[in-house]
Amino acid sequence: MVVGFDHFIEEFKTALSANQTITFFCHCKIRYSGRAESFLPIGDRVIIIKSDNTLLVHQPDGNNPINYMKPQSQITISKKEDYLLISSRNLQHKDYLDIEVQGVYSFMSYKLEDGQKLLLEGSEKDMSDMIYDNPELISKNFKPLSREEHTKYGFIDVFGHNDKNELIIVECKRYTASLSCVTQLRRYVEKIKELKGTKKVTGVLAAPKISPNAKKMLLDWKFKYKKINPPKRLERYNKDQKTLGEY
Amino acid sequence: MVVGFDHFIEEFKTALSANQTITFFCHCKIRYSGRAESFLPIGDRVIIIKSDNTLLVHQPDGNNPINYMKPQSQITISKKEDYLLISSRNLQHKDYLDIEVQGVYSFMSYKLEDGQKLLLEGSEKDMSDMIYDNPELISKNFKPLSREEHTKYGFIDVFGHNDKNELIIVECKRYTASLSCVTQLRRYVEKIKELKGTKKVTGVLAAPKISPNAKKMLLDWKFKYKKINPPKRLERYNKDQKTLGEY
DNA sequence: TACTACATCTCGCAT
DNA sequence: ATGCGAGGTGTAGTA
Repeated sequence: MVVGFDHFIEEFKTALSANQTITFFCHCKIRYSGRAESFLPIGDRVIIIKSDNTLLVHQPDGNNPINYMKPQSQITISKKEDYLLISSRNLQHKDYLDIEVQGVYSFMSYKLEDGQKLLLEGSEKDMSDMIYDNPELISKNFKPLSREEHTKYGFIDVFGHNDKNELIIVECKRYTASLSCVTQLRRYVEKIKELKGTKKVTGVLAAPKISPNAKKMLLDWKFKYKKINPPKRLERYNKDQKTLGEY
Repeated sequence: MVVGFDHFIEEFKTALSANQTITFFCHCKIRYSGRAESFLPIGDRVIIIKSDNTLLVHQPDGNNPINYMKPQSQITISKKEDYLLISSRNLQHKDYLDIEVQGVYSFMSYKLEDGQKLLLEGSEKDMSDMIYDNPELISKNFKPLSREEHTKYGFIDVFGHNDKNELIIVECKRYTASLSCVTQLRRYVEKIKELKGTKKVTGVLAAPKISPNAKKMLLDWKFKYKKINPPKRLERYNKDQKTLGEY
């Protein structure tokens, strides 16, 4: 044990009440109960507690936290016979997390100030905007009428018609389209057929790639696939490739 | 600035080459390019680098990392005129992340040892197991034949028949069933009808709750809804309700 | 609040 | 490697 329990409790409580962000390395067991039940046997982890009482437990490998508690949870610490108990409870979500800390290797806390939002380009919304602004990507006769239609019609990415006034529904995916993408499109097409009382509705799936099964189902339903790359994808990679190619 | 750049670089490089887990608080800007493009303006964050070179950037609030890089990325650090540049590249995923560190508040690193896996109960698999072992939850005539049945159009949670040898397909959801759950079930039912050459196939959606639109679509397709709570759900909460927080 | 669909989704499993 | 679906999914947007 590198950090003494008494000293740790002191620091922890002070940081917690000051809404500092806390991180520490420790040797611990973890129990969770809520939407499911879980237990993580003894091992070394890094714990993060944020100013909004979000709690994250990370193992030394992997992307995702192995355990976590949502913001606005209550956090308490108490000393037991031979370990520290850190408890987090979220009564709203009915979530309970207990960390049995058997040793603390290192502790750190600081009041972090950050009000910034991430500026992100390349989402599915950007892709449907691109198609709306460049309808020839779908077909030379495609006339878009609306995008991101959030009505009882369904949430249709791009909605329009061709030069024969036949309706066209476009569903965008920024990754390989699978079976569920086809059923999603199918649901919209059927809803529009029902609402507009017409059978002349074409479904178009716009994606960089489509799986073989999805392609088969798409064709079974007389829908169309249009290979379209989402905007802003791999921009730097493509630039790098170009630069390398110049040498 | 609490930690000097030169000292930080030294510590950082040592920890990185020793595959220690690193966390530090800093004032920084972040750029990402890969599957999308993002920029996060200047602010305070906690950075975590794991032994497998996973990199996480967390703001002082919220559950999810605001930026991240997957395991097995290359990480480098270099000193610029008035900032530190931490670069992470993943050529396999074509991902690029740059952190422009303008100040370091606190730094910590340690070699964490952990080979444990999470033991989790209450997943959808547990729910389909429960139904398989207790078929009367679906109906008194239900005879399950298989679980996790793989078909070309997806895999079926519980598959069986009633006492008239009519096929029954059960799709389990551990949360509120929505439209997409109904289309998923519908896809399986249609595929089984085609494969078995029969029209007598019943789809059953087993979930604790179902949305109104999903319920309507379900009934339109002559499927059945069965209210079933997933196992282990809120075990501690329910116990607490009984024992008034004895735990 | 409930419902819907996206996500730099991630992850595991099976082909 | 790819396809498919679950996730203690989380998160945003809308009615």
